[in-house]
Amino acid sequence: MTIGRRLRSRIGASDLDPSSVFVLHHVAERAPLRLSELARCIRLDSSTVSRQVKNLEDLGYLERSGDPDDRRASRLRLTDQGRAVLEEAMRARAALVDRATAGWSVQDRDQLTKLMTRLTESLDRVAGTETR
Amino acid sequence: MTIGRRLRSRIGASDLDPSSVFVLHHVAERAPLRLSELARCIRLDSSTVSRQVKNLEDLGYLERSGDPDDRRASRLRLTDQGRAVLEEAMRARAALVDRATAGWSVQDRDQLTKLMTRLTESLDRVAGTETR
DNA sequence: GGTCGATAGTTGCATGGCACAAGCATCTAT
DNA sequence: ATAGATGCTTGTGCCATGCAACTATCGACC
Repeated sequence: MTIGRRLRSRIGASDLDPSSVFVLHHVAERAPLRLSELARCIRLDSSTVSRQVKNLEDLGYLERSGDPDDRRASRLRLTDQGRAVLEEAMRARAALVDRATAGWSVQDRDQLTKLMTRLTESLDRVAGTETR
Repeated sequence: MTIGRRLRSRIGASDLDPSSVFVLHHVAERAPLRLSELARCIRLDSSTVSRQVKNLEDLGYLERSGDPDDRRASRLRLTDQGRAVLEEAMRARAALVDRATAGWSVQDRDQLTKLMTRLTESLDRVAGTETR
């Protein structure tokens, strides 16, 4: 489980902190989505996410458009710049993993990708049933 | 890579924060070791580790014995209580993963364990060569 | 149509992990 | 013996995070 930490230690490539990359990634996957949805998704308090989003918005990576059906809410999506920054961050991470798995067989790499994806999903499911 | 986060969100079982578990785990693996060694190992500033260790020592989970060869340094090791707490934390985490992988085949689980261990080691190696 | 509880989001506040820098003690090499 | 390196601690500041309080809006019910 220290993998995250190990990766994090060297991701800094795009001078964007890990939490922000994390947020951007989720928005990219599920946009357009509400702030509260995002918060539930990444399991952080909505206040935290609110500040994160504000920051990323100021940086020009994220934009909100009012939800036509609910004037309290807003829809989040990436800007082009945000997409670019995220791409770059992901690329940096991928490069690191690639270097780490340089000597591996293709089968092993594919297996690892497949299994980790599956584990991530499973953990999400467990966490979901867990919390309520 | 969000696996760490996903796990972390539910580990709280032993009311010991994740960072502390992390530290205890490393001490368990490589004891007796110096504070500075530990810091290098987990890639945290020695000041941070100093405070962590002090805290864990106060809690009775860790003990230091003076290094006979170097009066500046100290050797860290777990106390019995520390070992127990760590065990408990690891068990909690394992239980969570077990639940997540409940429907998996034995082969897949073994594979995942093997590959993740290998990835962890590889990342450490890369990070090591990276930094200098 | 108005009232009340639930929900979306923001902001104030406290906490905790972290890094950096300065400092003290000790070690090592010349 | 002196100078620089190393081990550790402490002071300081930063920032992510959670909780609580607040405003605005929604939805349901009378």
